[in-house]
Amino acid sequence: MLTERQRMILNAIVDDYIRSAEPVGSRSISKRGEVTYSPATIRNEMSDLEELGFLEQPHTSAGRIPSHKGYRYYVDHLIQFGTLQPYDSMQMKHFFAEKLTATEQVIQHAATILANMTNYTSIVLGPEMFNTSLRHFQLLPLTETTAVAIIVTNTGHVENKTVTLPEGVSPSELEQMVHLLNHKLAGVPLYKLKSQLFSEVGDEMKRHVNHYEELMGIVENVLEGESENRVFLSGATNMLTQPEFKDVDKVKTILDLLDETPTLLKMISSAQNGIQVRIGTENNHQAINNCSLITATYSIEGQAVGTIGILGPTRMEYGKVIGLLDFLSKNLTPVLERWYK
Amino acid sequence: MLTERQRMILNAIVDDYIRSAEPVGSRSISKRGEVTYSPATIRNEMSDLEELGFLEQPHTSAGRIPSHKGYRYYVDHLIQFGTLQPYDSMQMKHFFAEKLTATEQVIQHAATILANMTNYTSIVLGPEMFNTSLRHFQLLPLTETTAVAIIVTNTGHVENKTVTLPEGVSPSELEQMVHLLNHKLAGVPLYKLKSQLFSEVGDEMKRHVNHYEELMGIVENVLEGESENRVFLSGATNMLTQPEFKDVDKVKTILDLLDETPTLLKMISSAQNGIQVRIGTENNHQAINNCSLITATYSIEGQAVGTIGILGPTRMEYGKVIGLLDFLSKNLTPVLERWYK
DNA sequence: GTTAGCACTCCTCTCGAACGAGTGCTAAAC
DNA sequence: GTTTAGCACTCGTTCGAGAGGAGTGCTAAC
Repeated sequence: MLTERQRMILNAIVDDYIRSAEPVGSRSISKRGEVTYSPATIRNEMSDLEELGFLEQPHTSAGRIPSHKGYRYYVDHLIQFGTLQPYDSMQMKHFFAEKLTATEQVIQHAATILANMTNYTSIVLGPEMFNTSLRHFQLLPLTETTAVAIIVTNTGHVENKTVTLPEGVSPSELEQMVHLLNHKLAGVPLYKLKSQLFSEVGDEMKRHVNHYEELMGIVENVLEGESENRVFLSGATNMLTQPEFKDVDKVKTILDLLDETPTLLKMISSAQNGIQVRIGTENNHQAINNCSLITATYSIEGQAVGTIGILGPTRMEYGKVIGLLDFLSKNLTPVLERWYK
Repeated sequence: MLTERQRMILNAIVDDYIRSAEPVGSRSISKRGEVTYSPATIRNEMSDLEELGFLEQPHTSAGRIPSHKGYRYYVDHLIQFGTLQPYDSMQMKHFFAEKLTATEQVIQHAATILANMTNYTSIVLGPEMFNTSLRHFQLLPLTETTAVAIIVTNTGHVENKTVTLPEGVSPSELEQMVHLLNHKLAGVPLYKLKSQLFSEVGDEMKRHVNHYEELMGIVENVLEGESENRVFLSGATNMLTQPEFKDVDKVKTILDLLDETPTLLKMISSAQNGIQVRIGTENNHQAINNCSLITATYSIEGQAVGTIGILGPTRMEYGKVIGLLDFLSKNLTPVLERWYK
């Protein structure tokens, strides 16, 4: 619905504002060369764009800044990405050349790299336990009443939890149970584990082991809460370098939000497949109304298993970030498939 | 070397400055009631105290603020602590009433509580592996060339690492090795583990297992790097609420420092037994020249095994923080001894 | 349809005056 | 000798006025 000229002007304003963080005036666009009209013409178009809701004016005699709607249009119709900048490309090469020995290490390292390259904050959701299965379960008694339960997956992820044992369970009973669980459940995908715990193992356990219920409760408990560990955050303090967050109070609400793993988890795990850009209020969190979150899912065997996100001000270098995320998420697949073979 | 009156005045100035974060004038001290002299007298004493290096003057017509030397004197000779504030006392009671199932959980929770109660940042070093011994060692092959190594201590701490196996090691060899290691090393204190690894197990391993050297390397590797996991940080964003850090740049250098686990580890692990206060430059870190770090060690069976630290501006509520740390560190011992019994 | 010109708005920076908090010194009081 | 009242002085802070400037919107000419 916008004319070609309006699109060019909107594009120029967003680009300029992203670089300078200052309201953009008609004259400075005219001088850039891409739009060859005079300031007056551009002013008229800017006025129209403001009426249409794509631009905003901080006050009468200031330049224009993009509105959320303006950013949205920019992201949907105007930016071009594809090839990375030479320097970025080099960094990526280095990253993929490294020999890392564990899935989570790769993911965490990716988060760090991204935060450094973009100077924004990266939030990464580690590989989902989708086609991950139980490799080994173990219960080691520590004292009379406590034991540490350990779960190892076929991808090398280790989960552990100290649990309180019911009174009067004999070591041999425990051993029997662990043996039974391993026998019946090894190789079972994690997401099926809970249901199979009861259907496969339940009956037999009841026969052999006292305290059946308590012990099952413990096993269930260990299977929970393996998701919290999988959110990696990097470059949170980069927020402090953004001019729009030079106000300490604003930045505190953001950093406090970033400290809440559950909220973060909810934010990032609601991402759609592929690349998604959520601008300002689209994030549904008061604290990051002036932020945009760009997410990309990464896949194994065509199945999305995790998400990489970059959080920055709405005035974000969308093109660069989307390009990086696109490249990274696509190239992560073969690396990860090594472990999931 | 200070007269009683000078001590009273210094005490009043530090107290006042800690509360208000504003330079303290002679009149406001006189009005407080504790020091019953007139402003003029107090002014003379303040002038002397400044000459002695205990006070500083931001500019000619401002009040005085304590120098590092002033804080040091205050901490060493003037503050009184002992009983907690009623509210703090209640919080502590709640903390110790909770049933937590793992050592590290207790420590981490303590860090959170402290940060909330003080509104400063807490840095906690988890229990040292001093009289901690090996409970169980395990090596689970994942693929042809990778395996996950797991170490469990008698306190329920679990350490794991994904490792690359040398080519052509048979599963039975691995099993044999693991069995041997467990047989010979279970119950050995962690700090002796590395030496005993070679003295006890070395010879026998050489006879039974090929790839002796590579495998030993792996085991050694897993034993390393279990210290990084043990630093817990809480309330980092509380720094943002301090008026002296309303400058974003200053606070960024501090937050960046707090992100570096190794630096943190060095800082906190150099603490002496008991309570220690390091003021400003005594911390030997440019970034926290305006901060004080108060640390307290906590013990098990008379042996210091970890450190709790509170980092805040030099203008810190020393009395309150020292009181809390003293109380907490002493009362932590019986709780922790449950596991180490 | 495009652009030059111009009045107008409003933010920002700067300067000086008024203000006030606090000092240091002196001289008087205790 | 010690303490204190008094007072001149310093210096940061606040406030308002004025200048400057960036940018707009409108009008009229091209």
